[in-house]
Amino acid sequence: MAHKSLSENISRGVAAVPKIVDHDERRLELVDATWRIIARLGIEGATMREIALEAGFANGALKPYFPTKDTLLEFAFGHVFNRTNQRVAKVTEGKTGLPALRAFCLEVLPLDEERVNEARIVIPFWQKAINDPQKAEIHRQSMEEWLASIRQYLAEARKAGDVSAAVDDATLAGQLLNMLLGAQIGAALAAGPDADPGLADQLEGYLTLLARGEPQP
Amino acid sequence: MAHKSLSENISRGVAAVPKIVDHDERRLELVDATWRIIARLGIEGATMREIALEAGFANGALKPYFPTKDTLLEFAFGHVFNRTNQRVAKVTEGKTGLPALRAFCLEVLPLDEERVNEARIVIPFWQKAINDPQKAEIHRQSMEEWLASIRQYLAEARKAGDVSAAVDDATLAGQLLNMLLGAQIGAALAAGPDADPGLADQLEGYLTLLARGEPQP
DNA sequence: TTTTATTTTCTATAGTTGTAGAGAATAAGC
DNA sequence: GCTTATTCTCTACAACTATAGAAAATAAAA
Repeated sequence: MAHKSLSENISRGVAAVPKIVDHDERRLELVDATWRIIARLGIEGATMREIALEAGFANGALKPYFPTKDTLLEFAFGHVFNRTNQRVAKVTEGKTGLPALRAFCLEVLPLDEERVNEARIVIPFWQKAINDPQKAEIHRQSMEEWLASIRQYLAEARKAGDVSAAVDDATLAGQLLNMLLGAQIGAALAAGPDADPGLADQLEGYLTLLARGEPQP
Repeated sequence: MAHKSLSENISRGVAAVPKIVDHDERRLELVDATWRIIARLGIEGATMREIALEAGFANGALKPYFPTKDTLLEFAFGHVFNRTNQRVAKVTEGKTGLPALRAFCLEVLPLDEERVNEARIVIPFWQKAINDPQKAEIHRQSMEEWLASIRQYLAEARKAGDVSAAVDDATLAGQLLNMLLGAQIGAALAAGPDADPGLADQLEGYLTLLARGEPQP
């Protein structure tokens, strides 16, 4: 009788023999181990045995929490988006317009090691999504939300006078999103922490283009 | 004694028993079959058996031409860049500045089915390159060349007055390259031929931003 | 036709993978 | 200490993989 959710457990009250592990939490632990393995060994090295080992368990221990490998991977991939969105929500909180847009992009760009690792996870995800409609749908939905956010920030920035480009917002949003996605590739394939392609400068430069303003001082 | 090159064969003159297949050409045939398989079944379905079958051969027939699967894949991946660069050279021939830049981008963007299939090949390549320095180097080198081309086109366009953005060319080139790479993701994961994100419009919009000009007529 | 170098097929092998499930280990409540 | 539901370990297995290499097939030259 596996796969009970946290809420189910709690609501059960005083049971004959209470559960010892919180299944929801355990699933997150396993996802974390999966991320570490993918970042370190690549998706090809992410076998059930290796993931279990990384999480501190034996081969078959994942079964009760994820009935199949695909279930585990899909959950793990989905949570990359979740985590990014949580971070984004935090840094954009209370902001609107250009500041919000800048914060959004700075949070999505792979500017530190943690987010470079996320790039090393999302690329295998894309590869799997190419031939897996269910995974492609996860991507599509997230990107749709991101596009909507960007468009809103752009509209606000226009009202504030920070954006006055002669290009419609939907097109700009598409450009920016593609830039953000492309940056993941460069970061994931970069040899070491060297060779920073100046992503922050690219972002500032792009925002400058949107302002269609005069050369800055 | 496999892996003789075409030139070697020809220069051998009248031999006891002339070779029947051109090894170089056969390798290209196999690469083509590999592309088709990856585009149709994904990189996971690209087993030696499946590739051999697609090329019209039995299981072990690839051996004399590619001693190992990795050799085959690396050759196949490298040729995607080759082919793209050949197409790019053709469409930019005689052009400079903004027209050259536009032609370059239009050729790299996944605007038709053939290039969407190439996107479906390059994403698995990126995934493999994450944990394979040799493949990452193929990517790095191609991107360096592309960046150099873009920078040159930008410089020419500036001279011609088509670009007057208050952002340096290296940064602009980085932006544009990332946009082009990001576009591959969207195209490869798009469900059908529907849902075109308006890549051509995005490109034109970006070039408009570079002009920093007034709204077009 | 016979010879001969080349090309291809076919079978075999060693290794790895996801998954299943019996049994041992565990820890809470009596 | 004993019971019991849960959790984990361990072994097993069937499927699939890349690769090796012997043998058959092929086609040009003599």
